[in-house]
Amino acid sequence: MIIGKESIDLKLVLLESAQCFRWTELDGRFGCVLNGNPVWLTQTPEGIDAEGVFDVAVLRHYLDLNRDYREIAREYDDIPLAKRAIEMFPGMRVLNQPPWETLITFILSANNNVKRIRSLVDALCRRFGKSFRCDGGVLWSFPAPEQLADTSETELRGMRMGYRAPFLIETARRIEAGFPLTELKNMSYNDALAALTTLPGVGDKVANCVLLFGCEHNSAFPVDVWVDKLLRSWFGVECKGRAAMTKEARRRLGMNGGILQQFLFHAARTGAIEL
DNA sequence: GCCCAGGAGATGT
DNA sequence: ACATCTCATGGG
Repeated sequence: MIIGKESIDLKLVLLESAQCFRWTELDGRFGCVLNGNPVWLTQTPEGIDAEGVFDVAVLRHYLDLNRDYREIAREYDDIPLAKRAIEMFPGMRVLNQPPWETLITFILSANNNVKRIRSLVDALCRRFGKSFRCDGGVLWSFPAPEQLADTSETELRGMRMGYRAPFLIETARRIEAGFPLTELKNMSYNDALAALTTLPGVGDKVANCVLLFGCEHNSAFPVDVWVDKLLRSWFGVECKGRAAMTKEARRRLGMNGGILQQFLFHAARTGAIEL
């Protein structure tokens, strides 16, 4: 059924935008297991078509279809570079992912490239997730905290997780021990950031990614190598460390700075804008 | 071989 | 508080 006619480029957002590393493409359809249910999405002239088991409201929220991105662009009328970046990718959306998946996948993202992050996430799901067969394709759910908490560093290193292996296990154990993952979205940005950065493998950058992509903190502003270069060359920001860059970018770019950040990141990473 | 990728943690000053 | 090193891995 059609779940929306809003502007969204599924391939761009689900496969190429580097905010989510879980979706697979199979002859024009995009599949993933969300909330334990397999879903296939297709881009059609009538809108976004969804098949499988899903709740329309939940799916629309996941895809961030309820947000007016033209309104966000308008907030940056006085910052032409920002406005231009948003208007450059009309199909881009900032997903609202489950915090647990966002946390683990971005721990894996540290000092890593998108292709390999996707491959590592896929390996985790195939090893620890549940399989769903539908229409010739097989989809895998994301492992539960308990499953990562109970595995061994040796096994994860054998799956090429490298030095991030102990981070995954220890963080999973912290979640099992009661870390308030689902409360982060109700906490202040500063409190949520402070809580997240107590987790092993979670520094300032990864924490901002979790807050932005998994906790609806739209002011969270991850600064990676690309955004760092872009902030310096476009905006003339002169800060020493990445945490200081985040603080300055948040001060300048406001409550929806994180949404903007996704557009800036994509523009920089794909070379759409010269740095 | 070297450098890089949506960095973080440990150590030294 | 800040700079520097090391940590796996695969691709260019």
